[in-house]
This record gives sequence, structure tokens and C-alpha cells, in this order.
Amino acid sequence: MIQKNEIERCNCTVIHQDVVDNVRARMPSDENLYDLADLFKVFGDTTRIQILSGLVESEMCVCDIAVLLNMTQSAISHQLKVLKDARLVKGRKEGKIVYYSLDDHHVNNIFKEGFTHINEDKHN
Amino acid sequence: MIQKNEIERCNCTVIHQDVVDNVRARMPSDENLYDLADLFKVFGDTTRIQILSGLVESEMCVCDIAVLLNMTQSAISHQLKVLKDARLVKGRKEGKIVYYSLDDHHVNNIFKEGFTHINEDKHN
DNA sequence: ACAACACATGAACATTCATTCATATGAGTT
DNA sequence: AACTCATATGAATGAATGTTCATGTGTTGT
Repeated sequence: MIQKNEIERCNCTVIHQDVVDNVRARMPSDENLYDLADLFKVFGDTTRIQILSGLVESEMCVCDIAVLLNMTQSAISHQLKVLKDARLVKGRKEGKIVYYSLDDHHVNNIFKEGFTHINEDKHN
Repeated sequence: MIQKNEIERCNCTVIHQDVVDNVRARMPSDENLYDLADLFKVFGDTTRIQILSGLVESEMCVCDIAVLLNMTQSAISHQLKVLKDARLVKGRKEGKIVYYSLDDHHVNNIFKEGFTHINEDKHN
């Protein structure tokens, strides 16, 4: 009889069961990690990073952003929706024009940490 | 005659040229933003987030991680390569076994910022 | 030398997702 | 009311990417 624990997924024997148990107990919940990955997924696209990076400097309307990045208004609008759903940007309507700005003061901090890591890489 | 600036990409007239110019001057270089997006792309996957989150607690070998996450050794190995290429984890070989650990003390900070944002969302 | 094991890796497949295209909405203008 | 302009959005297309499967590499033990 084989152990019934991971019959299908893992093809290797457990080496350090105690470590695994300990880590599992200390890790954040799956749901939290899921949400975290979803958040970083939003940051993990060049267009969206550029948009966020631009909005750090000033609020802008959709057309401004499209011109800034030399991209279609439609493409920008789609990405703004993603950023809005992730609560990273917000829109302020003024007549026909919608002015977008950062909805989160953490964006800067997250950027900063990211840049720190990248720059540290350059030492090698 | 039409303006020659953005003939193809953007279908809307520039609204705030001054703002756009100003923002463009202050924004980080495209290359830096590219690298930043690439970094966050690595964080933007559930499996990799789980791996990193586990390695925050303790170094582990590939099989340990596979058991921890109930996934194939192959899948874990592939993702470890991605994490290694991004200089987020490093491997220490001891006989047949390779022990992986975090290669970057910023990982914790980035996690923290991410969680802060997620938790702040819950207020709505 | 041979077998067993931990890990790495290339190709194939499936899914996710960013952009494009066409069109809709909604506000201002005449 | 008709028209223009800024923005939003649904469907389709194409590219990027995560997992699986099969196999390769390197180390340990007999």
C-alpha cells in the first residue's frame, strides 16, 4: 500500500516533512496570496506601468495618456479599466473629459521597492 | 494638411500638450519601466507567489515545495528557474538536493506593500 | 558499472490576456 | 435635433506564458 497523501500530483518523496508542515502553518492563506498575485499581475504589464508612472506626475485624461504613450485611445481605456478595477486609479469626470489619477498612495512605495531591487541587480 | 505627430496611433487630438510634455520629461526611462514591469510579472503568478511566500519562512528543496503546494516537481522547477532568473531566489546545492532560499531582502518589503494595498481595499 | 533519486529542461498544449476594430454611450455645441 | 468629440466596451485576433509529458543530467549508494 502506498501513502495516500499526494498520490497524483507529486512524484517525489517528502524529504523534510517537518519543514513543510512548519512553513505551511506560517504561510498566509491561499486567498490572500491569490489576491496578492492578482495585484502584482496588474503591475506586470508595460503599458499599465507606464500609465501609473505617468499618473505619479500628474492627473491626465485618456487622450493625454494615449498621446504620451503613443497608443490607441481604446487600448488605454481598456487598461485604465483594469487599473480602476484594481483600485489603483480613479476617474474624475468633468464634462466630456475624464481625468485619471492615482487612487493609492502605496503605488509609489511599491514602485520604489521594485526599483531598489532592479538597481541592486546591477551590482553583479 | 494634418499634423504629422501621431498620424497612426492616436485618434484623438491632444488636449493638454503642456501636461503631457511635463510628464514625459519627469517619467523614468522606458528601459527602467520595462524592467520594472518584468519584475512585477514574476510576482504576478499564484504559484510563484506561493513559492516566495514559503521561502520567506524557510529554505526548502524542490520536492519540499512541490509537496507544500501539491504540484508537480517539474512545474515547481520551471517556476524556480523564473524566480532565479529574476534574482529573487538562489539555490544551494548539497549532494543531490538543491536548497532554495530568497536571494533578496526586498521581497518581504514588496509583499508588505502589496498586502497593505489589498487590506486597504477592504474598507469599501 | 549500475540503479535510484533529485532536479533540470525542451516541446506541446491550453489558457490568459493585450491590442485592434467596430460600435455604443454620453456630454457639449450649433 | 443633429453633430462632434471624449470615452467606454464587446468581440476577435494574436502573442505570451503556465503546466504537462517525456527525457536528460548529475550525484549517491551498492
